[in-house]
Amino acid sequence: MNEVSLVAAVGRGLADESRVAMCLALLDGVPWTVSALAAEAGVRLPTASEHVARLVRCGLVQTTVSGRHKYVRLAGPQVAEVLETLCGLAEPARPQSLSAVRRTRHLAAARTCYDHLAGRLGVAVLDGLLDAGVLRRRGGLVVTRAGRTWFDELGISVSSLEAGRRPLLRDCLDLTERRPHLAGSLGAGLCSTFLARGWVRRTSSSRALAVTPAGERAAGELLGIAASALVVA
Amino acid sequence: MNEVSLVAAVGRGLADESRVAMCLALLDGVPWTVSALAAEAGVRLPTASEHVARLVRCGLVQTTVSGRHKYVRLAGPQVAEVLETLCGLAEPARPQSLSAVRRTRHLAAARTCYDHLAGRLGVAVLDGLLDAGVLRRRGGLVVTRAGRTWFDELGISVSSLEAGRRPLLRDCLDLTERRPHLAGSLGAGLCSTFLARGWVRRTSSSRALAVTPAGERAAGELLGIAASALVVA
DNA sequence: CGTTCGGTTCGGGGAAGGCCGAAGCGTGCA
DNA sequence: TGCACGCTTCGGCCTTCCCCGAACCGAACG
Repeated sequence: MNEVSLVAAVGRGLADESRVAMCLALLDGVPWTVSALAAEAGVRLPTASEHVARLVRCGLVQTTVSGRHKYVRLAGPQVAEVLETLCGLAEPARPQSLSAVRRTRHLAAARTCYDHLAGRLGVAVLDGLLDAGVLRRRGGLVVTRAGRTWFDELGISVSSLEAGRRPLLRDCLDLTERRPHLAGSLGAGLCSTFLARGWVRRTSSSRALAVTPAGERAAGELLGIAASALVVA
Repeated sequence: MNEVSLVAAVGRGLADESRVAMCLALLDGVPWTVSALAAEAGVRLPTASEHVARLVRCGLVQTTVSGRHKYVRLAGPQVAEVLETLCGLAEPARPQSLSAVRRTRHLAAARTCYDHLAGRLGVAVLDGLLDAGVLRRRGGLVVTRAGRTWFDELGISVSSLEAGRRPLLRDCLDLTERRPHLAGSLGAGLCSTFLARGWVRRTSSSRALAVTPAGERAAGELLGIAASALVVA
């Protein structure tokens, strides 16, 4: 099977709004059940089941069964990157209506995007890292010398992440904020740290993250992020 | 129109092998006529015409008419990036059969990929830049301090490229070599330089680039690339 | 063991899409 | 003016696809 048929297979996978809605939902990095995806996409269970099977067939998602549940997740960081790049095509989109902003903003204070921080928190963190001189824009993002020690103090070794194959830093267009947040292995590491230190925690009901009081303090101290910037508003 | 329907529209655009073949052909950055695309994709002219119209509708390509010809090109660097990322999904692909390698290798000594160098030349240039210490892998590609002066001497100002919004350095999986070559604004700048200095020139018949004798000398002196590495073999 | 429930399979109706030959349309050239 | 040529439009055939209700399967639970 050559390049062409492979890309076309992925294209067919993403050629339907229901399936795209599922994939974009899965971008939060959390496994979803088939029925949750059905609700998300607005279709019945049988339809969703076929869609999932199809997404598996074209390599976009993977599944694991546990009891009578089947959990669906993206097949890997590469797939997440494809989806993010694809969403980036929408960038020159007209701003949403104010009411739509209001509606999504409520859900969008903080969440994960695949394996990194997103939503207002994610965007604020990237802004904070740039303002603090931890990162700098040099035709793409780079870590400054001071930034290395900043991450070290957080227990994140930049040099060991650099050794891996995955890109260290990557812009990822935030779906709700329409501005970039931090992706790549460093973004993932930062997200892990935020979770491990209890600065954010996953909420069971929704896919959103909750910022803890300790998290608000840490955001303020480390990055000068005002707590008010993170409130649901 | 929300994110979902936009991605799905692009997905439908890429949901057909003929259209994907066209888009991948257009990755060389050169405008193609509708009939050339028809031949490339192996369909008749009417079919190709409809495909092009459809690709225009979903924003993947743009067209300009000149006389009785219509020239088709990708809509922009973002589209090229999407296609390259998509091809990257194929990376863990089994190596091609040797005969297939031979066949493509003939076409693949040197060519452009959107706006940067590709083929054996492109891969060799990236390897050379890494070996020479001009670039380094640090969880993604970075320019070394020595590399900045190296590019300066070539008339390429890294710092002015850094000022732009476009990523400076990016890996792009070479479609024939199955190894990365250099993309991003620096890759594009390097390609321009190669063309401007007459180190490579576009061949009218095919989409390939021809490496000139001066180009072979320059490749050897600047990057230690053996001329034998660039021969069609 | 019977019920509940998440998920899959099946059948079928309706819509969309891919392909081509034939015909139509405009540009460029003699 | 007439012809050649690149491209588009039209009509029609066939396939694929999306969706759902109904039926089925198997795990969990009492």
